[in-house]
Amino acid sequence: MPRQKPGQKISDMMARLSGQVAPQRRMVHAGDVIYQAGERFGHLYILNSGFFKIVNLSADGREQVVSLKFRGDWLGFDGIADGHYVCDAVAMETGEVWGFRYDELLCACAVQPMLLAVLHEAMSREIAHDRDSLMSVCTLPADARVAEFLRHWVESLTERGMRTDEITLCMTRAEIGNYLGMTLESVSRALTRLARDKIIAFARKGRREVRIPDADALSAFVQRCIAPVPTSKPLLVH
Amino acid sequence: MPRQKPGQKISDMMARLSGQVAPQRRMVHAGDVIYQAGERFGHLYILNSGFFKIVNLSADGREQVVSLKFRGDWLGFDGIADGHYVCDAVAMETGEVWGFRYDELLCACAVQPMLLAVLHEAMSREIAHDRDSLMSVCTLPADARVAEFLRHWVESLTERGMRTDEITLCMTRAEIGNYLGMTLESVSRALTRLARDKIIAFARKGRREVRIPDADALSAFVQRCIAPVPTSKPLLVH
DNA sequence: CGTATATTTGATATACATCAAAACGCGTGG
DNA sequence: CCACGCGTTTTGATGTATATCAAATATACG
Repeated sequence: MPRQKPGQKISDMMARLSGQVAPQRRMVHAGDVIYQAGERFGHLYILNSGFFKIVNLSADGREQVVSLKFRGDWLGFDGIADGHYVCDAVAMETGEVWGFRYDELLCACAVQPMLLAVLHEAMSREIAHDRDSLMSVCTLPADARVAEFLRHWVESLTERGMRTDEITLCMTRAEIGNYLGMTLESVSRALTRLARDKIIAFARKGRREVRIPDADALSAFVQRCIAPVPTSKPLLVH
Repeated sequence: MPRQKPGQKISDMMARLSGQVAPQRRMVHAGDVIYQAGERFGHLYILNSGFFKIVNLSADGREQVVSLKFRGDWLGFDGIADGHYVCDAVAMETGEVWGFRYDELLCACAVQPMLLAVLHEAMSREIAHDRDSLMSVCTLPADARVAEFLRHWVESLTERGMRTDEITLCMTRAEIGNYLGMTLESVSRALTRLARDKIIAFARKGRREVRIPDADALSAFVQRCIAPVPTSKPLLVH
């Protein structure tokens, strides 16, 4: 139970930040790329609104959606180490991105240690989140991964004070599948099963709008998937 | 082609660092834990020698090896965000760990910006690496994942100026399988196939010692796995 | 409205997991 | 030093979740 209105923390952070270092504001639309793998690193970005995917690319042409970004999330940390971004950052819907020159940001940190704490917290959170993703992919069956994906989406929206009873997946089944390490068909089937079990419901028009009456039901579904056979057998044992 | 002897960069970094902030040195043995999920965050650590696994834990009891750490790697970034570590850091062999109080480190950074750059580079690299792991697990078949695992291990040793023609996997097949998202049997079979193809060879006693005459052969093997059927069919087409 | 793109759904194939047993290596204590 | 027991690894037989292939249907878009 947050003391403040949900999303307030992010708003505060962004207000403080833009007071400290003048951001370079930029509107983006679905498909726009704010940085690309290989491009010279120089800026970090924060999403003020909208929604991004981060796509990792391998030398041999594989691509992998490795992260999804919402309002208040930072983008571009991957570029610091080698001076070049190693992923593409692609907008999934209309939004606004704030860009900061990394060197300016560091100067500001010297004056305002609070800012450094914010930066480190964001990087730390990203590391922790990436590890959770790996764990999901490695330990959950396909249906549970999809449920977990929706649960996490709802959680992200909640933290930002946004509606969660009806969400819009601005990704194709193929993109979701790529992110979760499965095929688009498996995503489709998983969603169908979730709908059959009344854990989600599709809005009348378009299967990208999903109604989620009860987010806890998603967690329960995940648990059911991994503790799979509470077989009736034990009950038969006297 | 590095201008310096491989491993020199890491040695320099560690020398500079310990000159700046007195580390708390600690010997560890296989099985020792330097921090645990849930424990209050306060320190960051660097491995001076030895080898660690980082294990992520979920509320429902799943565990996932999410990262492997070698000499010069930092441990504990995951704890910054929420003030508590979210993983276990477990030693896999005898080694030495240097601990630094995070607040002291930040003070030192204020004086010595070089240090901050080192810290950020390490966090950035960790983010990039975690994403590569996710990509491997999501896009490579089991055999290729094992080959890629060995290739990365060799690469890590090379960067540190250590021998790579004969490496000792200080992990069980089960641990490797957990890290790579497959069963221990699949790991065993993959290694057997790599040995059959003469890409690796087991040392006489004990199947934990692996000889890798040519690291590039591992990369080639991975590529062969993902471009799987260069079917002879095309050749038959006039 | 018609064409292209997403999505669903079904039939089938397959990579990998699971289950089971044997072989191996390793430490312990006689 | 050898015998024993335990944990690890290998290997084989079988099962299954998910991928693949293939239509049919729905939706968006010009």
